[in-house]
Amino acid sequence: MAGTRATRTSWREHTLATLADAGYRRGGARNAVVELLDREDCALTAQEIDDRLRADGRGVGRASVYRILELLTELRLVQRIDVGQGVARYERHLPDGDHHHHLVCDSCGQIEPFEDPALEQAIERVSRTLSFAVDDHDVVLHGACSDCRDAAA
Amino acid sequence: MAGTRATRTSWREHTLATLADAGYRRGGARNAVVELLDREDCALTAQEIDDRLRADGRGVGRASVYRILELLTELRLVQRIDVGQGVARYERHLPDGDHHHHLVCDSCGQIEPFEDPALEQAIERVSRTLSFAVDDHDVVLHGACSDCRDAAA
DNA sequence: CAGCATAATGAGAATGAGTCTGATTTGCAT
DNA sequence: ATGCAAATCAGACTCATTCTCATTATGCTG
Repeated sequence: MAGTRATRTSWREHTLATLADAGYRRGGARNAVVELLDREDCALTAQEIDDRLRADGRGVGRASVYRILELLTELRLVQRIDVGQGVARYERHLPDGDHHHHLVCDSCGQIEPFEDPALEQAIERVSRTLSFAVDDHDVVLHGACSDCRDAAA
Repeated sequence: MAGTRATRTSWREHTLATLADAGYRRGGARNAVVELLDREDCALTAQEIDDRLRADGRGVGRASVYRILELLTELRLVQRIDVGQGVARYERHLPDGDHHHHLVCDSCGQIEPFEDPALEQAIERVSRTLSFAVDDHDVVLHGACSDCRDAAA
């Protein structure tokens, strides 16, 4: 696997604690969704979440998936990402930075994360100059992944 | 107002020429859409385009609107923007830079453009370090516009 | 200029993500 | 244990977008 697994306070725990603090009751569907998102690093569509839960034998109503994702997004526990494919994607939002953005291959649809501190800085700087109270941002780079680029040549 | 209006070679002309060069025939619906986009500075949804054309007495089939927008997007003559509201927006894409991005008010849905050279630079710089062949990008800042911010206070 | 091949267009059906509804289940405070 | 409100679910529904296919128009050719 990739890195050291410092799962001291996992996103899952943080999330459940935040929900409890905010006065929400526990619920099976919500736990299942949170657990799934905690396992996944990449952004999933609602459809994918639904499918995986069903495959795990923990089917959850479609409406519940959307409702839960909406709630988690409101609480800033997940980030909703729209890369322009007509479907929303969701991934956990770690409170301690670890912010990344996405590359989208317009040929094959593949999505890949990347991060860049200088870019973050530039965004923060410009955010302060605007009339909006900016509290979130999203950068999507479109292009061709190495496979598709080679194929096009 | 902002800048001098150097409409030497308008986007409209550039677009029609590009289409012709690419071997596309002319067509009334396409002209109407191109003309409308040429007049508008902000990003429009397909629905808005459809409505305005109808209001102008130049109704165009819904399918045509989408087909035309798709073609223009492919040819990089318009840019498709997805700010996460479940609807795509389109605006002309000027070949000579004049690149802007968007602020979205998550309360009222208002969209406002902004631009920042430093941000562009940061994006270009990071683009060169990636395995993807990046040829387009999109930055969306989410937050609250001044009206909604005041209302929330 | 007439005729043709084919691109462009339009109306409406089809698709599919996301939302809403109303009934049922479950968590939890008492 | 009991009751009420929150959570869940199935399925109906909405609405943006795409597909289909018949019709119209463009631009070339003779």
